[in-house]
Amino acid sequence: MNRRRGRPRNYEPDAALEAALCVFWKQGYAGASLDDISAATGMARPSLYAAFGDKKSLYRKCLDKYNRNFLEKLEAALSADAGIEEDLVNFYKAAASVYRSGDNETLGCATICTAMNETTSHEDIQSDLASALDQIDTILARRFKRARKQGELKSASADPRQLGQLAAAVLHSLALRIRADQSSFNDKAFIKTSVATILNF
Amino acid sequence: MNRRRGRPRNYEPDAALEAALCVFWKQGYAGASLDDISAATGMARPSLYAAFGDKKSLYRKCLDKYNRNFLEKLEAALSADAGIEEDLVNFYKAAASVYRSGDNETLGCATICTAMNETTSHEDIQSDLASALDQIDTILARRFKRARKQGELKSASADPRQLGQLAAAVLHSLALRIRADQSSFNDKAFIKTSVATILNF
DNA sequence: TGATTTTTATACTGATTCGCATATAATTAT
DNA sequence: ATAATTATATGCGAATCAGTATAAAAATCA
Repeated sequence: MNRRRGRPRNYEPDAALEAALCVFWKQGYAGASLDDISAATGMARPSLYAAFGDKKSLYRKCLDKYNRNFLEKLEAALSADAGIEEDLVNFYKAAASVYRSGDNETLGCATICTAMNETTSHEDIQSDLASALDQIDTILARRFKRARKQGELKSASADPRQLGQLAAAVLHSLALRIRADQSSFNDKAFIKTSVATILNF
Repeated sequence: MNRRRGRPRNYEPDAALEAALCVFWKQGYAGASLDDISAATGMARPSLYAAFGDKKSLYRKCLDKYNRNFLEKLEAALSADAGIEEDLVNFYKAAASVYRSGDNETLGCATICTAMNETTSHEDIQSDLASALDQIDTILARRFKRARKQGELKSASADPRQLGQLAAAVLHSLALRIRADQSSFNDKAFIKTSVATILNF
């Protein structure tokens, strides 16, 4: 009796969201048509509506999924507790790996690079974006607080929240630069000297 | 004989570009319709074509104008030579003033916040974005080089180019955060501690 | 005045957009 | 088997989109 009653659905909701995310990631919210998403998911448009609501609702569900997955990876890096320097470097490496989307697709951050375009037209997307940024600030602030407590920071008076925001800035920049595919830019060097400077070496 | 021959144009090209920029800035490239721009400029669509080419061409012209103006302001702050710390703070203040667009419109950076959405679909826009980022990196690197030469940096071995990229990261983050309208975010504190950390205080 | 040149105004085109209405298919319950 | 339920497939419709064709308007030149 585990089975639902009517005709079984022909798609996996999770896989469909992932496929839709991929389209939004590349083309942005305004630039992605429901036909594109229909093609990518293999779902007809009416099925998309039945499953995820209208276009904006679908977009927000995709980003939410992306954000949760992304934040989880970042948290994992920071909570390794291999020392603040190594944790931070791994934090950025994990992010860059997502931003490069496995192969070298240079997609950048799905949230930052697409939601920013919509903030003025859609307040709900703006607040989604703001809270996504907040969450990253928060986990970084927590990590710096722990680092200070453990005496890993040169300056004991450093404000963990402010340090976290600066560390997040490096992340934001990484997201942009990868998406812009700046040829003059080198991830590793940027990460290394940024971490060193933030930690006051 | 200064006057051109046919019917005089009813618009000022510079003002029209400015008005069009404003629409793109708010709504993004994909999200702005030519009807919106036509309304904002007071020019009929055929006049827009005659003057600036198709939509993408118009968009790139708008961003080019924006970038030149923006870079000029940033350069002015950095070349004041009131000391690296004060120059940097004024650099960010000048940027934030543009990002807040006079009144508190929280538009962020027109280039970063709108071009990033289009990089995957439009290679030319991607390279425009990359070169805009490069230019900012360049003027910062130059300023740090000067600072090092004048002994303003704590560490004489610091790489001006890398420091410049980190300083640019702070700028990028400022652009995002203002556009996201993060309520937990405070420009001034962020700028102050970022500058202090970058300069190793 | 009349020809030429340049811009503007109106309106059209063909394509694409999102959302939904309707009909059909596939499953479970009775 | 028949009914009920859930999902899919086809296709419509109203709106919007970018771009252009055509004609009128406003200026200069001869």
